[in-house]
Amino acid sequence: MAGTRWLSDREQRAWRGFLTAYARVEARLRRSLQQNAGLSDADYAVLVNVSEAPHGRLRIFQLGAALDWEKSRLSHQLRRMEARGLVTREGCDTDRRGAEVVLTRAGRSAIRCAAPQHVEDVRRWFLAPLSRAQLDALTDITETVLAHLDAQE
Amino acid sequence: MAGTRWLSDREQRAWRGFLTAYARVEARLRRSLQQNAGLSDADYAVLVNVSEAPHGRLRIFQLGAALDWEKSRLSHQLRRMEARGLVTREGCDTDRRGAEVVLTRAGRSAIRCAAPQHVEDVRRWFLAPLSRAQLDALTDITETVLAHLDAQE
DNA sequence: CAAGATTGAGTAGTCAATCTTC
DNA sequence: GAAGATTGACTACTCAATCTTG
Repeated sequence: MAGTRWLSDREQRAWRGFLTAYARVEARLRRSLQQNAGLSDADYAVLVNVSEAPHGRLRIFQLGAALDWEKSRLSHQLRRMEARGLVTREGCDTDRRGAEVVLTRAGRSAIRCAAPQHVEDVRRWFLAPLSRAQLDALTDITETVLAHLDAQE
Repeated sequence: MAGTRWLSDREQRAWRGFLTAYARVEARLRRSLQQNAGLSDADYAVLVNVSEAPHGRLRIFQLGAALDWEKSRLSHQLRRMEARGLVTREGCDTDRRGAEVVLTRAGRSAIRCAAPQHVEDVRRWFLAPLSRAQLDALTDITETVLAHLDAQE
């Protein structure tokens, strides 16, 4: 392994900074969400996506694509959320293999209650210190990385 | 909740882009590391930190601080790694409450084997498409966020 | 056989409680 | 009592296998 091209200091700083910033921000948001609303990040992501969908219902595979989750992860997640009364799963009329996720009244209530605090948390712990230029630079960077990943297959 | 200041489109793009980019890159790196070296991200992080320490040994609480992990997480992680023969835990001479982590021969071998491919993966899936300016902008952004988090307590 | 979805086993991380030494 | 570290119970994610319908 003599020919390995290691990361330069510049590259290390950027990469480790990215990892660390994500981990630290995620930890704060997770604790706040859990304490204030009794929801995990995963719960929140599911509730947001379903509540934003056309009629408050979404095919499971579409939700999986939106979240970019493994299908088994989503299936386990929905089972736990259904057990807690946040969503229901209903069979699909047009394709009998499929199913739809629908928010329950409690699910709608949970996301309505959780969202304002969560948005405030995202501001406080992530967006607040960033200038307009930094914000746009970040969007540019993440979209560059995502486009490059997609282009690789 | 009428007074909630929701995220603007600009803010949403930056924030969701950050989350998505992290998740997608992390997923690729995790699979590659697992398949090529049989290591998890967590294993890799521990091995890197201990191997970079002065004499290849590190107090557990210092490792915890470097990783910014909960102490119970680290304890579980070290127990599993010790069971697999990657590290050992040794009592500390100067403070009998404490312990040190030391890499085994197998642990040193594992990180030596895993590192070149991992560095290449980080390049391929994250650094490659970024310009010098983007790289520095990212460092600036993540350090701004981290400094702001630290300043909040 | 492929697509949509679920299941079970194994591994990981969190929280609260605990133990020992400072 | 606080710091360093461990444990146990619980929840969550991954991988491979499975089931059903297209």
